[in-house]
Amino acid sequence: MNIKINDKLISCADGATVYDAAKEAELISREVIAATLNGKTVALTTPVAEGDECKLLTFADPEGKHVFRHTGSHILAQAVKRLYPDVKLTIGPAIDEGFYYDFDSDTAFSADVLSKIEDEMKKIVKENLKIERFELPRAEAIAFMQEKNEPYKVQLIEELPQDAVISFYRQGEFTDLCAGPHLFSTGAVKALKLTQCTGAYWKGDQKNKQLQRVYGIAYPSKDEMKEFLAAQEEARKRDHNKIGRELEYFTTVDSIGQGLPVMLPKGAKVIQILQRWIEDEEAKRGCQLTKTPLMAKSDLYKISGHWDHYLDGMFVLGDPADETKECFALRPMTCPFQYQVYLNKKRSYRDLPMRLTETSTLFRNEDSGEMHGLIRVRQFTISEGHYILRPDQLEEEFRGCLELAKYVLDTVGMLENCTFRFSQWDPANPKNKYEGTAEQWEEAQRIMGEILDNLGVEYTIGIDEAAFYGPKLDIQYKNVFGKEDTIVTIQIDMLLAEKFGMEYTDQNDEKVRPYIIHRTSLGCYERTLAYLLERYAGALPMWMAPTQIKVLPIGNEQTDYARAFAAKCEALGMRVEVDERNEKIGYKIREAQLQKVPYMIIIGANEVAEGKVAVRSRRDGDLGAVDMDKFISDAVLEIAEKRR
RNA sequence: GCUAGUGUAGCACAGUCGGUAGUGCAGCUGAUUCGUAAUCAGCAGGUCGUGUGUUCGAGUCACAUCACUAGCUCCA
Repeated sequence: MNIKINDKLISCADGATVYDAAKEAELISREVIAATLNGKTVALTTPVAEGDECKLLTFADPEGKHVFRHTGSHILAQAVKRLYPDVKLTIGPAIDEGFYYDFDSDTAFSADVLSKIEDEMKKIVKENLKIERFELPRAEAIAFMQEKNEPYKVQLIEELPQDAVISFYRQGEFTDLCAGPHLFSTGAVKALKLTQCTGAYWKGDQKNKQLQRVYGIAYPSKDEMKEFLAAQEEARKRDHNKIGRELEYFTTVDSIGQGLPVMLPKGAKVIQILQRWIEDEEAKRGCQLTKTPLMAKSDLYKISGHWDHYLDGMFVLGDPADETKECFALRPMTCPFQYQVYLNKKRSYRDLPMRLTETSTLFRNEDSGEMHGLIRVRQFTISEGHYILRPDQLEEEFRGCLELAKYVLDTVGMLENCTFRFSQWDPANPKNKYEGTAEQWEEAQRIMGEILDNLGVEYTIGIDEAAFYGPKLDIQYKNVFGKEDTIVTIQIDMLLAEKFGMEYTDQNDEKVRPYIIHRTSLGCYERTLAYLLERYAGALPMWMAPTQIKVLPIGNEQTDYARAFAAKCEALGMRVEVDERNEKIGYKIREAQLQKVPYMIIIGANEVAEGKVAVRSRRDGDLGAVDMDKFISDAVLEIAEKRR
């Protein structure tokens, strides 16, 4: 029969496998670990058929990595079963950077235990066990797993569709229910490491039993693993939680509480710079700034639905059960407050679109384990906005929101690392999570999907990620640990206008419900600052750096000249510091470098005599003696252009 | 909230078998007045996260609690 392999046409014997075919085509090598067969990832042991198209995969291919890591997770499970036969297996997939396996185990997998398991895994690799696939009919598959006393596996099989192919993979004495594919044998995993053990709920549901999740990494060579570990070590050095404290952007205080960071002068300064810029940008785009209270009576949240859907997330002041007294809550969102601006008087179609924005401080009572540096906090300030629209304005205004978000993310240098998620509701979710009817949701999501497609947004779909009142376009960003969070969100809401009785009079003198877009432009300032610190490893671009220029006079005689220079820069709005201490210039330079200041201006007798300044740029290195006014005009330009 | 880990000076870290607290940097004082990644000397700084307990004696052991970290769940 004839098949195509890596675009090479070959003929091979009946019953040949991908491996046989690759050998025939002289394409097999140590690096080949799996293949795609007509677009589907398969093991090398899969038989080929007439006309098949096949592409060989190595660890360099994403699918190849996936197969490799998945085998890693099986080796982990095998090692655990050898050492702890009573542990129950659940699931063990490959993930972005490695793999994990969830076990139901009574003994905690401490660091000691993990290293024991790791040693056993290395033995399994050394044994170079052949990995074989086989299938069983449903009833036999269930009986097989019952016999092995693996209740979770039994449950997984029972939940498979009736017509599903139920496959197993066997390596030595170990067999696991698995769709595969896998490596040819365990020996290919030349380097592996278990990285951590944490808790994880069965099926990701908090109500279920908590399992022990062991994370690991696996590589075809020790060098590749070392490289990865070194890169990860480097990434950790950018952790905002570390450098943000070291560089004195923020701190936390036990007696203030969790999720309530204190912004130090540098952090507060950067946020102020961003905030002023965003407010100006929004004004340029026809937004109107509002300022609404930080708290309200429960009555307001009862109208909005927060009381029913978001109560756990709110800080309530007073006793909700005591109906004789007023009960307040700090605001978790600005929507119901800002709607009051619209409701202030009767509105006409001519008033729309009405683009209301607010630099809005919010309070959310997150669970104690959720807080993380500046990324997840209990009090934060967002560049929030609510656009109240006629239906015919929805797409155009959505486009405006998206353009604004992209513009600001691009300007700060984050856009290239953003991904877009179309966050939808889950029709299967218990009713109390979402407002509105299925029809309303389908309608809102249909419209949003159309807009996204028209705008050419490349997005993934997130089921059950919607807000309780509508679908969202979430712009996602990853921190140094690879954990993703939302940085910007644009939401379409067709429900709350009705709840608040918002309407306008159209051209035919009829009352019509407006649409509402909830959106942020730069998102939450605290979170954005965190990502910026990580993105730039603490060396923020000139225009947003808390100190832009550090002037370092050499010796006392130069102090007056240095001060005059600093004053000239300050007069143009630049943030300048003069280091007047009697320290050696090398010492002053070192300190300024540790502070990651964009420009150091060194002033000695020579510069004073020539009317110049010696410039040392963080980005471009030593620029030598530069004319003072030339430096200043260049700096002004760099700031105005928001150069990175 | 759950699982695991961490908590000693502003920061980075030592602290043995339970015997009464150390180093470096930063800070302060003095000297040095200086040309490109750390000038010299001196001083000061800690209820060992907090509380309770065990003990003749606790940084060290036990329990509780708070905070920080990773992950889960949740979320901007």
